[in-house]
Amino acid sequence: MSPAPSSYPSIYRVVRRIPRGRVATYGQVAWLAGLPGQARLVGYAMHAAAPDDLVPWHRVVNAQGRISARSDGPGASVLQRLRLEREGVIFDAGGRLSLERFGWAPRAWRDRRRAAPD
DNA sequence: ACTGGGGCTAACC
DNA sequence: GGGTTAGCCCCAG
Repeated sequence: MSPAPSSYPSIYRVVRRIPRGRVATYGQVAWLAGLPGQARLVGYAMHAAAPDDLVPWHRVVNAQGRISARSDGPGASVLQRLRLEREGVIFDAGGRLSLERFGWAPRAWRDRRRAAPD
């Protein structure tokens, strides 16, 4: 078994802060976790997240407001959308949600152009 | 050590 | 709006 990278806990910590009915993008989570530019790592971290980690992985979508396809198959993607809809998130006909409406924007993220998190 | 691909993204065309 | 390219770095063979 490959050992989980030490960056996973910080990623999970950020994802756990996403409120119900809100979503964050992979790149956003990476940035907030102090790992700018490593959106892909977040994808791996979500894949590796166990139920015991209590991580709301379904609240993480890609930068287009869409649910990314899995290598495992469509099962988890469907579950993700159902969970989000259950939290009040609305998808359009194209399977896309409004990041303007449902995107999670904490102050650190809104002010990101000024400085990176320490 | 090397290679091909991945739950991504921004910058291009 | 879509397709391609390059950069990110982790993962499985």
